Amino acid sequence: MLKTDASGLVAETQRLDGSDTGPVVLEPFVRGDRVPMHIQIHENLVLQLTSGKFGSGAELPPEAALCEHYGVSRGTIRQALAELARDGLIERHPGRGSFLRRPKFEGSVVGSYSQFRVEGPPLDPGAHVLDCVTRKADPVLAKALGLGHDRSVVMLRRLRFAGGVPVTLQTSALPAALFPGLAKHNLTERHLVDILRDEYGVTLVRAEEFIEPAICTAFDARQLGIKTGAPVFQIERRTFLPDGRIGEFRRAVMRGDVYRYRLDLR
Amino acid sequence: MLKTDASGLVAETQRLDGSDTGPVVLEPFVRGDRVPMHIQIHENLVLQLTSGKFGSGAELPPEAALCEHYGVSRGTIRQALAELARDGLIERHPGRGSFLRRPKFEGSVVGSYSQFRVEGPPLDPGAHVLDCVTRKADPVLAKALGLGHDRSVVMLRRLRFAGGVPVTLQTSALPAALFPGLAKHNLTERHLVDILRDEYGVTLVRAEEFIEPAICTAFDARQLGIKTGAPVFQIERRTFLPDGRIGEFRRAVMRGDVYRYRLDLR
DNA sequence: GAGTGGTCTAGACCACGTT
DNA sequence: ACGTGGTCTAGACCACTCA
Repeated sequence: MLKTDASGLVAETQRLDGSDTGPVVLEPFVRGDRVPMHIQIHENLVLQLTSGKFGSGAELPPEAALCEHYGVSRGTIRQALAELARDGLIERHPGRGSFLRRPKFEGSVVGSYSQFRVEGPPLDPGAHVLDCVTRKADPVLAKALGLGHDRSVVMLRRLRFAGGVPVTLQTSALPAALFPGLAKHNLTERHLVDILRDEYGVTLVRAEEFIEPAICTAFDARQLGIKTGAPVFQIERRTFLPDGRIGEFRRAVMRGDVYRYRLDLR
Repeated sequence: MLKTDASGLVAETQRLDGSDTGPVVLEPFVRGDRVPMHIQIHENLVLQLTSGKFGSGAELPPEAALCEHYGVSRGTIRQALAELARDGLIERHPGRGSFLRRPKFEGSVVGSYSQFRVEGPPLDPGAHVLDCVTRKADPVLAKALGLGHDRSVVMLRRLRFAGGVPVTLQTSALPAALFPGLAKHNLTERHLVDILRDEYGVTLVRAEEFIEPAICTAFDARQLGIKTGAPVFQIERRTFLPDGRIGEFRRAVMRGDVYRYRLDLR
């Protein structure tokens, strides 16, 4: 599809992605009351931009034009546009303009513009401690924890429940040097993160988590009350101290029949 | 831990979460050059707030004090604070103040303050079409697609590759009434989303995805070149039209040995 | 009533990309 | 040279919370 103007002399701009698109032309706007203007404008733009009337890549009016259209100052317009950009609905380029974004549903990599959450029953407070011992880490675990000479680790296995039903089994490894006597504390009722902060003065600031599908082992199945071989999530988590060292390395098995991950893409 | 002041008369404020904390007191700041101030301030605050020197729930200085501390106007401070709030590092409450947020790693529900992505090799362009037929949807599928009287659906099975290796098998169902003659188009080389847009004038604006662990069936295993019973991700996706109708219902099986999901929590 | 964050304005200067 | 979005200022008024 290549459009030309009436005279047939000027070909419409051909976009990089092969689709040609006109500019975004907005409907008249009536301002409501009580609701902040930047929110009204954001909602109004979301409605119009997702109406399907404009092709992806279509150029939005410049900020100055939007100020006039909506009858507000530049700061207010920018607040609404920043929200749109954060949602991934538009892209903004200094010196060029703002453009409607093409949804990238087909791509392999889902960017950070998606919403994410776990769906399932909330965890009960507390945990059932299966065991908690201090031992020498094997080389693989020592490397995962970033340990040097002292390879002593506290190994902690906890079973957690939701509505009285066991749903996840967490196996944690913590550097014993950082948390001497950890096993003596009340790991059943207190959150691990609270004990580390209140008893050892350690604040955990960041964590990374890797999620994979797995087959439930016989031991895990017995603990979780499901069948051996049932599909489960295997979740590996590293939690970091402010200085970058690893405070906890955890591998958890979570029931796949109770929890699922949900993404919202735009 | 309950602290009292020297006189013993005034108990320090007891926070809801049971931990008591002093206010955030900031180190002197030297402004750099070239980098926008709101970014410098944001980075400076992240460093200080995650240093572990302050308890969770600690109150930040009010905006006016921060303006003076950093030597900038209120708008600039608010830009930095908005970023912190978006990251989930602080909570802001009108009339009360801004507070350092406790990391909620132990909780079951991971909020939207987390980063998320899929890790693995990028998908090759194009797809291998296993089959594409139009038939009547069974009641379950008809309900999932939100179909009324006309239960005709286009069923499309595609195999996608990464580096020449089959990695995901996608089974799609689309309302035949919306996309007549869909099977005649080149589904091997063109993205489905492009065909729907260019040939049918339909823009897909939103999608929701549910991710579960699963066991690979014999058929899927043969297609993907893995063993029957291997752990895989099962991904259910609904893609929506601007008016809220479902444009595509898809169930995909993705190799668990090639891809994993990654979360970054703060 | 004093202090907090939320909203909004009307200006200004800049780096950047296009013409 | 011009128009774009990015940054920043100095004011203003508001709703809300807490003493």
